[in-house]
Amino acid sequence: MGVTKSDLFTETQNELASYAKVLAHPARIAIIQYLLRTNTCCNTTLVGDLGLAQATISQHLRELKSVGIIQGTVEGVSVNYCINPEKWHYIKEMLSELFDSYDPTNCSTC
Amino acid sequence: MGVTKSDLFTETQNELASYAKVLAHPARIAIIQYLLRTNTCCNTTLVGDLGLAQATISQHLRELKSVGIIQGTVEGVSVNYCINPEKWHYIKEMLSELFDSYDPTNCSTC
DNA sequence: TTTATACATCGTAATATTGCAATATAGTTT
DNA sequence: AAACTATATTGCAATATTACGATGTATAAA
Repeated sequence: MGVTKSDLFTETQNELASYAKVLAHPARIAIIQYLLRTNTCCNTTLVGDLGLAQATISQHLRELKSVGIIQGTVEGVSVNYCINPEKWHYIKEMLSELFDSYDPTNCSTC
Repeated sequence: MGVTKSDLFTETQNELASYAKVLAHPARIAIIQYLLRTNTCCNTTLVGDLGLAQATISQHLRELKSVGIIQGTVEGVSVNYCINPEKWHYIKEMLSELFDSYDPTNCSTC
């Protein structure tokens, strides 16, 4: 159906999935990596850097912004985007909790 | 178009995105969390636990298996799935590298 | 005030994902 | 062999995502 049955899952499961979803596109990974290098960027810069149309970049930026992983500040005509430190840390912690909770020695079958 | 322009991006970017994609659904997070608790599971157990149809669970298991995050061993009639330790560690490292490479003090605009 | 620049939004086409019933496959039991 | 159990696969409908041209909006420069 293309529609996820969110009500079957816990809030944490839906939350984790939504953070993963925003990272689930190479363009958005590229935008984030660009921000990690340069700390700040705007739409036009990314259009030149990534090779996608302006409307497409704008859409990816909106998705990143909608989950709070980046934030934008209007600077005259352009908008400066940068990583949201608190949210970054929060997502990092959630993912760490998931990945650290695995103990390979527990499994006998593999 | 619904089609990602993978050729515009680096191998790492595409790889990271594909790992994120497999985590980008609450059912697959739930399956992983189930495996983290119990170490092993099979299709039928998950059908009872998650409340999705057998075919749907099977499809999610296949996606998790296709990126290598889980592995399945045939055990008579049923298949025992468990986390792939090497791949788990590998994905964990890739995500850590990404998330650890951010230094909030570098940003002046936010 | 006109023109230019930067960005967002709308509309749309192509493709991908989600979910499940129905069916196929394969081992197990009787 | 026939019936049963567990899982995979197929086919399909509903919805979501990706990409971009066209257009709207808002600030800056001329």
